[in-house]
Amino acid sequence: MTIKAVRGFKDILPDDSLRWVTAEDVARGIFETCGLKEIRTPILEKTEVFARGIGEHTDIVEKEMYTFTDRNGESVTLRPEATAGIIRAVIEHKLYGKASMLKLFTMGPMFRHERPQKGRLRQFHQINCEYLGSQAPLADAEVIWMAWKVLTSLVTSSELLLQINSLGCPKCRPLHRADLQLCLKNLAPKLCPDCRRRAKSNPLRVFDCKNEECKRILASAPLVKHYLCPECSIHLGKVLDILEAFGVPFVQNPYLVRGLDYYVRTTFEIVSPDLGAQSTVAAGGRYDGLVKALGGPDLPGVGMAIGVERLLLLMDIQECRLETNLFVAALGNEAREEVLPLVKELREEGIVVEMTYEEKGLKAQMKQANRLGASHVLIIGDKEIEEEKAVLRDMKTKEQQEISFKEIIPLLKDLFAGE
RNA sequence: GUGGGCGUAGCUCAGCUGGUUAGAGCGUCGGGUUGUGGCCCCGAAGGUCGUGAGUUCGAAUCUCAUCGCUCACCCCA
Repeated sequence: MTIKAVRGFKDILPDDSLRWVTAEDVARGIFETCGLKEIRTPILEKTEVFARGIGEHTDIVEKEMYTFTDRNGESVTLRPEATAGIIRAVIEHKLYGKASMLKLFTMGPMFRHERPQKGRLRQFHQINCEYLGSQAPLADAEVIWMAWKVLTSLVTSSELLLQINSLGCPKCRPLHRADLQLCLKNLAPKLCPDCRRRAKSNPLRVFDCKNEECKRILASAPLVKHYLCPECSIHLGKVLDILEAFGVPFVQNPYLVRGLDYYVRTTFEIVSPDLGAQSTVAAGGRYDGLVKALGGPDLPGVGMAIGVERLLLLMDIQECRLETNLFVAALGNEAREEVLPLVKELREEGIVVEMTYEEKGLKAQMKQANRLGASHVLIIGDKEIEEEKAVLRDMKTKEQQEISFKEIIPLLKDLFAGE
């Protein structure tokens, strides 16, 4: 039996890696134009970072974390999301003192022990950004715009839908929550078992129920948007205005809830119908109390996360491979040795050069050159070495020319200059 | 954690109601051209039929168990 990767952990194979780099580069470029700086925090944190950050009673903390005690007896966990760790780092290094506002991004693996399925892995990757220190609606809008921009830059064939909602703030949310719980208590007998459970643990989640019967019953339940205080209401309005000014299409979804406890006010999700059951490619929102909850100053924040695997699922499948510029076909062991310094020099000039590692006939080497997509082949055998000339073949036109050894470097350098 | 579907060559898959040495296409390697690629022709390598047990004269095929993958529930990026 061959050894396989751990369940839910996937290898990123050579054929895919260029698409990963493309996605990461596009995101990085967009973030940099907005003035964000990259931060890289450890994959492992003390468990309390997440317990306090995400919320003790969330599914993530209760049953999905990779938690274990290390050799010192301390409880540590593989990060299930990025925000809590970043905030821990910001507090630890007092980064908040250095600028009025922190704009950070990161990308890397996250870990959650869930049952794998389409678009869901136990090790998955996110591209995250966090704005710390501003309550301005512009901060929310900019974060949302960046998520939208990254996705639409990479995905063309799929319908992306941006949904937005406001969850209210500590002032207005409790009023809604109380009314909702009261309402759910009355409706409980008619609801599905899942909803009855949610009614107690996380009442807002009942609105996510897919049960048609529950949906009908809950249509009359109180919505957050009717409880928003004037400040929250104005905030949401401004965020939406800015998005409109940015030309980002969106719909409001009064039922949109987030799974993590720390969200307040703005929450958003970008979904695609092409992803199967996990339709969310990117999501985020405002988390004004989080920095304080983790022991830092009372800094407001907004952030978002893009699921990289899900994004790649939506990217148009295209074979990305690095083209070989030149294939050096050396005939015989003497010629092979003779040619090595030349190969090295060409590579130092930035030309992508390949040759065989074993001795092979010319035919086999031509075949390989063709497979590698080399535009030119440089043929060097005993005859060429004797005459200090090489044969350069253009693979497209099939034209061949003899060039003296001395001319090789400048000529090829010139030939591949534009590429 | 619960349920459905699926495990045959590197990849995509055939293999009918059990019947001898398990097949195809693609890919790889070699030959047809002892120094010239794509197309064509020929050939070769490559398989504990996921694993284990059971039924049977005989199992890739039927039964059970187990592992893995996958989709969905739950939840989330």
